[in-house]
Amino acid sequence: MRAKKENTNVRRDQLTAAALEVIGREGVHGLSIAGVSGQAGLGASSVYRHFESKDALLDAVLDHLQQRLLRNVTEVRAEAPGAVERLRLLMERHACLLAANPAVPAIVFSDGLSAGHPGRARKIRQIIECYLGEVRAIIQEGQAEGSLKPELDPATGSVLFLGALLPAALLCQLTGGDFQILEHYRKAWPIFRQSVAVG
Amino acid sequence: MRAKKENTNVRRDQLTAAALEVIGREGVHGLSIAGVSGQAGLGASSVYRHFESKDALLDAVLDHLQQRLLRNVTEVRAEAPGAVERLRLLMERHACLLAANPAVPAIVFSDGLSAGHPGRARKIRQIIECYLGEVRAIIQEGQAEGSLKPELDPATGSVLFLGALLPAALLCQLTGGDFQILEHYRKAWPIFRQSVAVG
DNA sequence: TGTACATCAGTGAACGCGCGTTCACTGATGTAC
DNA sequence: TGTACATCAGTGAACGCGCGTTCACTGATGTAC
Repeated sequence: MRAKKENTNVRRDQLTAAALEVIGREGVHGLSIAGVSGQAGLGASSVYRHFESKDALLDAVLDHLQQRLLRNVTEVRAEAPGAVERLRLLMERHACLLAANPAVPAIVFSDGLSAGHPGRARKIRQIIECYLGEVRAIIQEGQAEGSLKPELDPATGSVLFLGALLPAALLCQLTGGDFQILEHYRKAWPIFRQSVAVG
Repeated sequence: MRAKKENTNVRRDQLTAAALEVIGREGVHGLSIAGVSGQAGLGASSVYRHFESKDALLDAVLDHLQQRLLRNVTEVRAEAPGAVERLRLLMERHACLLAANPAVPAIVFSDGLSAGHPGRARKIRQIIECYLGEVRAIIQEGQAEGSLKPELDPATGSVLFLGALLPAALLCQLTGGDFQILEHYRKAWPIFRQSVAVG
């Protein structure tokens, strides 16, 4: 059956979202043009009306992901004043994001995306390092205001911040969602807090 | 040119090692029968003299990986008496293992291995949970002997132990080895230690 | 010690499947007059 | 208001490439007698 005609901007968003769903369900390895188009209710060849290639679609997915991650940082900065509370809120939001979008860890962990595609690997690296940079900035601000330990190396702190949730995301992915990321966050945050905050 | 004839047990080991090298260099996605056989100096079809299928080869690789991980635990138990020192040694060895074998994080993070292969996903999950179980046991022993904080949840502690190195391994993989895992370990261990040990 | 034979590892050619991609065509929607 | 036309999104069939796998054959090594 022929799908209803839609504006290409709308379809681009739909296909990007469809790709995220498929990746979340079947992993990056399981992402096929037919799968994505099917998820969006289109035939496989229709995808090429809106994206030049599978690579272009993947690039759009990565852009979407980066915006999503950085939006959390912006919101947290707006909502909380101190560095400690900002870190807590950010970790909580990050846990929610990972729990609600299994595609996120799948993409970050995947080597299928960057395989034989140096530009792609660079993009993923840039997304993570950008995120790490934001966390590092919050840590430095916290040290300046005196709420975080001055002897803490901000770069190491940011990597450990990521590490507080990363294995949980991995376990969640491997167990098909059985491992509860949010519950892990609740237990992990106090421990992380204790190792970076003063007092 | 025809390769020299070799015992199938020897070839199995060679092919498993070759697979680890190829995965370390090109990722799980880049692992092909032709690539593995080439690495071992054989033609592609020769692989089927020693493994029933690509799946069987991958299973052998996973078995090898599990043994490698658990050997670290056994050695650490033999070499250090206290829980804190055991955890430190284990983290150090784990960092060395990750740094020397880029295939390890590639396999753990990969979804290409488990894609459409529930048994494979279960195997990877079992390897990680087994490792986590060993760390948890060390933590519980430490609490019993009074060297680790009694209020620490051992399960959460074991996940955080993994998380102290996991993002470093990920960054190392994404940067093609530029990120120094061992250096990160040296900075991360004191922070982790402080959050789990008493005093 | 020599000979016939069984076993087993190595190989290139060929097969088949999955999947990204192209192409010619369809039909809906908007636009010019 | 009606008509002709341009634009653009959707589609199934077909193509081609990569890659796992099979097969018939080769040749080396070990073994029985």
